[in-house]
Amino acid sequence: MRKGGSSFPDKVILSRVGGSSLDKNIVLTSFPDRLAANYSSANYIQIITPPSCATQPSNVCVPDSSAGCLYTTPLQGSTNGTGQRPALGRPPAKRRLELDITDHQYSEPAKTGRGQKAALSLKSPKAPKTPPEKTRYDTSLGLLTKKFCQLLAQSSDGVLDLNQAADILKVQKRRLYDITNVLEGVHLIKKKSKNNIQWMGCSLTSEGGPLHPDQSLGREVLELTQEERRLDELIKTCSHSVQQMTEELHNQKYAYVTYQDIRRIKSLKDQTVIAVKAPSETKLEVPDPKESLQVHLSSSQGPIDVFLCTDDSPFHNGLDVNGNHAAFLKVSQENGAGGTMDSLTVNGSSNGSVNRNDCASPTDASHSSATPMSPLTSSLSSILQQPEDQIPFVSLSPALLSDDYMLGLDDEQGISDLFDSYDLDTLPLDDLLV
Amino acid sequence: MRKGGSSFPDKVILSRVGGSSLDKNIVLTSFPDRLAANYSSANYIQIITPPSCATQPSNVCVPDSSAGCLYTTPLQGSTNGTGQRPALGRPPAKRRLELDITDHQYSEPAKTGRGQKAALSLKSPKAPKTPPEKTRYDTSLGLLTKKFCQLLAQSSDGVLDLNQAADILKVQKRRLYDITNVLEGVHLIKKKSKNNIQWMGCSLTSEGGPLHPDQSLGREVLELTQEERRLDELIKTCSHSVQQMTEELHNQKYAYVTYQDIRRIKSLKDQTVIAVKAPSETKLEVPDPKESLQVHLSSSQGPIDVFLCTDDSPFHNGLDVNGNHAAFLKVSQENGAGGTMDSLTVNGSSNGSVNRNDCASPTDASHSSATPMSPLTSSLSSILQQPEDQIPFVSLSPALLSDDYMLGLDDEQGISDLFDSYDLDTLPLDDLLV
DNA sequence: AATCCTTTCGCGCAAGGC
DNA sequence: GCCTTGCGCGAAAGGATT
Repeated sequence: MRKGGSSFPDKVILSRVGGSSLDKNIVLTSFPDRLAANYSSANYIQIITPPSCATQPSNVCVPDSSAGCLYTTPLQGSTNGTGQRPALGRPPAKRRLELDITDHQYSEPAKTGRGQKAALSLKSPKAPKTPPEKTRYDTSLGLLTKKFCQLLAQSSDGVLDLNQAADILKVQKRRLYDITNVLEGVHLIKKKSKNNIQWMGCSLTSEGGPLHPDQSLGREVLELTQEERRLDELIKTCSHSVQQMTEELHNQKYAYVTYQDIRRIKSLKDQTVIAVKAPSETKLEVPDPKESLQVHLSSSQGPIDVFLCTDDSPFHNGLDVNGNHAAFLKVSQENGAGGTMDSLTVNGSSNGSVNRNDCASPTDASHSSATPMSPLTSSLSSILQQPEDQIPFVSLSPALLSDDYMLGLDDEQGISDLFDSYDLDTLPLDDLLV
Repeated sequence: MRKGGSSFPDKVILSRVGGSSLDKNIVLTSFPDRLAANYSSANYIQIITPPSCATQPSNVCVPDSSAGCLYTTPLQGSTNGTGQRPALGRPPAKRRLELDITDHQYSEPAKTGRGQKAALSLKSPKAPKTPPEKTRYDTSLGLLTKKFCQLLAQSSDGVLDLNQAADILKVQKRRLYDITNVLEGVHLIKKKSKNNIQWMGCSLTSEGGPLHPDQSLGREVLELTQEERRLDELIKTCSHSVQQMTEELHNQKYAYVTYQDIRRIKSLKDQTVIAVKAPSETKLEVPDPKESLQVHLSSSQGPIDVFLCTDDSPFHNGLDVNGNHAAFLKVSQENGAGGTMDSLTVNGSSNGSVNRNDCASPTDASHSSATPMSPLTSSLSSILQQPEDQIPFVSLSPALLSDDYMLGLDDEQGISDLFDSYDLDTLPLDDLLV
């Protein structure tokens, strides 16, 4: 259909006509004559509608007064000075140092606060009329701050000269100091040099200038607090999900881990893996490897099962406290006061590469032709009655509460690495970083 | 497996041992004995590692002095008052209104600024020794702002009582007003009620309270700029995708629209729909429906085809410039200087409901047993040779550039409504709003 | 280091607004 | 009355000059 004839239209317009609302129309698609750029000029369809239904421009529009009319009074009405003002809003503001005897309009109220500590006579409470008296609101720090920010936004590099600002905003420089000091305290601003400050922006709206992530101490604390709260929420959610999943009777039969599952974890590739099954209060102690290659486990609530999963031999590499098996694995059991104390020493060739693993979920395992590792523990024998070739490694107990997570990670890993199987990436948290 | 025996361990630990890095271990899962809360005390496994590899606590830690020692001087050293001070940092700060004659240490400098405008004698420049003189910096607005923020972070709900704050920070309330006013100007804070302000935080760390997106003007401009850029990016991406899809030869055979497709668009339900197929420069003019129910189309690059799709009769409702057909549809063709001018008037019963439509994609159409509407235009006859019952409505031309979109939407609709089929929801943009 | 000038800004009075 | 806050004095801090 490549330009079969000059009569080939190249746009399709769907015009919906519902009753009298003729002005509502839809152009489904429209497109030029493509690649073969025959028409050098842009081709497009113009839709001309009556003014009444002019489509809202999707342009950004700044709500408050935009640059240029900085002196509007957004929230409050104008004043009613001596009587001829709209009368809405606040009553007239009196006292104003500058309007001493001279009543020249718009007298630069202050310049740099320099030599103008002269007049201060007896504040004439009622100035004639013209002098645009400002309400208290008009000169408020809050409003001034807004104006100041606008000004700041104006400059592309985010740098602003205070004298200039004071001039434009027609305020004493003193007031700007109030603003800059506070903003600096929140690290939204930075003193660049004498009379010059620079906008830093909040960590996300960075732009213009050295975007050091906002590090105001106060802000940081706040943000971290927020973050913490969010994480708490996430943890709660995750815990809940897991609990739900585990409680669900339908899932019970999948609640186990096979040797395959473990071996499939990429980050454990070529590693000597020891699986420990123990009561929750069990203590796992790992002394500095420089001293001795040992792991101490102690439990007072029940027995500890230890399994060794090597990479090569898929069968019968399991070991437990009762039937230790491998040469380099020594498992001893001592009986302490009110508990057992096991200690074992391991040895193996290492390999440091750690990728984000694709830890196979238990459910996943049901599809694999598992080459199981049979646990030799007697206490597990009951679970061993599993269909087909899936001999479970160990089964999971249902509930999983937040404070039961205990993690040990590589240096390169973060907490998120433990949550791979929960697909943390789809949770809102990460999306915050765009 | 519901508590089959007391020998049932309730945790599984996977200990990875890579070479000598014994301290690197992973606990795959760990969970307590669930629902049947037999153990009232918390169950968990402790991992004890040597100090050298102590895991960084994931807790929030306040960098600056945390509450309680608010009077440290983070950036500057302390003063060297009369001589016995550390001598580093700034020279001694003199003047301090409160330290008149009495030199009682830590005299509450101010309370609420109430009745304490008494002493102010002749600032005794050198106070004996003990009075912890403060440098100008110590009492600076900037520092105070930081402290203030810390305090704010302390409260979980982000609400802070000013009197309380003034009390804790040992400053006149007046100073806090300076801070709150400015912060309010930047919308980091909100006046909640008399004596109470609330933290709003930057738009992303929202939480706790009505999270009005931060609307400081300066901030807003910056954020909108970002947003604009992001949208530009999205548009570019979308355009590119569409172009790719259209150019892909494999997709060519699906590049058409059937009568079914159009009728399937929910928002067009019970509407009189007119499809227009015209060159891209075609002008579509819709006068105010109050004046006349007319649509004017004009093209100078090629013929215009107009199709009427009514809801009921699936067959032969198509119309084009040459063979007009329906009573209420008048299509006239005039020959202007270098173009054609068509004008048509339509009439129909309306229906206002507009839902987010599920505009069927062209590809989708291949599965439908379409009841096609055959276009009567001669120029289209070539495309009519389609397999089976799928008589295409009109075929698409490949390229589709961004400025070739021309949209006409209902008032209730937004631009996104046009992008439904691209599943804009899965794009990062929306995720920003958590 | 003494002097002077400029910039920064603590501070609290008193006006404004309930 | 109380809370809020504009306002500007005057001192401190930071150069610049000699």
